[in-house]
Amino acid sequence: MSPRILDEESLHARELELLDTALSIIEKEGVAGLNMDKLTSCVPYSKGTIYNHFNSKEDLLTGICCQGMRILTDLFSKAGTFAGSTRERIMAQNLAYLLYALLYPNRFLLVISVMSPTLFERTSERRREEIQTLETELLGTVLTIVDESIANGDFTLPVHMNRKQVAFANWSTSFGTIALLSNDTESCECRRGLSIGCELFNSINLILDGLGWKPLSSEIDSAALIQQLLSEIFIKERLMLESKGINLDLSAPAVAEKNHSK
Amino acid sequence: MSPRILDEESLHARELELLDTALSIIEKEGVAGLNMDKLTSCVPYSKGTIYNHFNSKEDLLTGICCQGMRILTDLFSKAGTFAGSTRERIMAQNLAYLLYALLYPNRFLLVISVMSPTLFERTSERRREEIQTLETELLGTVLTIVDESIANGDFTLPVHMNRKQVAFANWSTSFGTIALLSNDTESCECRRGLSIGCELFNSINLILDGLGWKPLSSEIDSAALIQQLLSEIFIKERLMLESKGINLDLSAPAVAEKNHSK
DNA sequence: ACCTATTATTGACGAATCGTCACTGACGGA
DNA sequence: TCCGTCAGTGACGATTCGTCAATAATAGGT
Repeated sequence: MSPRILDEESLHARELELLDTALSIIEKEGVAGLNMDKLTSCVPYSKGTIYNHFNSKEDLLTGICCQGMRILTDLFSKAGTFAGSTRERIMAQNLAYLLYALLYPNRFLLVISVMSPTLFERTSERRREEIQTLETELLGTVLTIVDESIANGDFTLPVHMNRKQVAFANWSTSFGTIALLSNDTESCECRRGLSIGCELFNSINLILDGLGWKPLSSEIDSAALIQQLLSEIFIKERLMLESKGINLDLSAPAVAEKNHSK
Repeated sequence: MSPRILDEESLHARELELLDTALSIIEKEGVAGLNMDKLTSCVPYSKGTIYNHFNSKEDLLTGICCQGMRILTDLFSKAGTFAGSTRERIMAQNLAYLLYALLYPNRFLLVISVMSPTLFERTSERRREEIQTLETELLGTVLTIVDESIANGDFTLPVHMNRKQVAFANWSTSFGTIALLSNDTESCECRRGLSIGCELFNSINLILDGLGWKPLSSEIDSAALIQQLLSEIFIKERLMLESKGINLDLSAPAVAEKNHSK
């Protein structure tokens, strides 16, 4: 009267295996090249078993997306540990975002896909909740720094903005920049001459300067800071970048110079 | 020896009809609810004829997206005609973006979908070029104002940024904000309390203040400006908003107050 | 009026892929 | 040894995409 055991542990391991295999297929053949039969054939489980983990192909994609958000949250947390000013730590988090998008481009693009109703509508309730949790956690790592900087007096909350809005302005700006530039920028004439790293830090510096978040960009050497961050807390990520042959390309115009100092 | 006529004019009209019908299906049943057989049955043409216009379902979606970009470009142009300072005109263009996203949410979301490789990879070369052209045109309407403001002395180009980068910083920021908030914000806990219009103008004001683009946000009444724009150049759009029952919701914290004035 | 060359249109069909479900098999008690 | 339960299986039905051989439409030539 006691049937087979269902080991929570190995169940989770299997889900991980499925997600990893699916991602490797995507990396080889693109998102369009992934289908459930192909995944089935790449894995020692049957289709039915796969559908025990994910109730649709879309759910599987969202699952990959969740993994990515966890990676990203870890990177953000690590960025928050940098021993520097709050502004420098915010910059570190944006660098983390950039590194994530460059190191895991497929994961980042998947986030965009998941935003589209087509995908999201067909995602299981469980995983939707997971995304929410992860998003909250992610924004939380930013909020921590915002709070500290307000307490410090590094900047004063604008009259019509609260802490969450400040964190969101930062997030949406970096998201927009990376999203628009993470496709192959060469193929699009109007984006030619724009470099993802360069524009990201430009925009973020503008936002932070606009907030009056000290020290202003005119008072620090952003390019040097980024190099420092790369060699102090993102060592592993820098190596991964190099082994992928990706150049951060911040040598060009890297930061916005605040030259109006009114 | 003379076959049937292929009237360029009516061909274009038919394409328009197909695009409109497809969009209306999407509005009724969501993007997932659109399929080629359904479109065929809603239209007095056969599937083969539809495939003469669009070489895949994805191509059709991109086509709808292009229509939207044309609408958006027109709105941006109209915004550029506002008789005010360059900063006010930039604000007008961002308002145009917001109006577009609110009035044509499906079209805006489609832009996001088209960014994902799945869709874009399966789009015809012809339409990819169309998107590029439209993007260039769109960014051009922003560049015009940037150039004028530089000539005016309304702001000075930061040392490490060129005109294109300034225009792009504006574009990517508004894109990011709208993209992250145009889904139903209520369903996501971490975005609760954020209003799309509010955050958009917050972020843009931060960017423009960061650039030192005069007059600074502390020197103007952004909320009043928006009301003025709505009643002077976006009259039709305001009426459309009202008839859709959408509240712009700028009554809440509408703009960033620049209260650090160092 | 009729024929013909050319092109537009059609919709039935093949191919691909999704997701299900009736069956199989494995396991641990009785 | 038998039985009850549940995880796993993969063939199958259903859906939807995109094609293509057949058909219809047209206008000039005779």
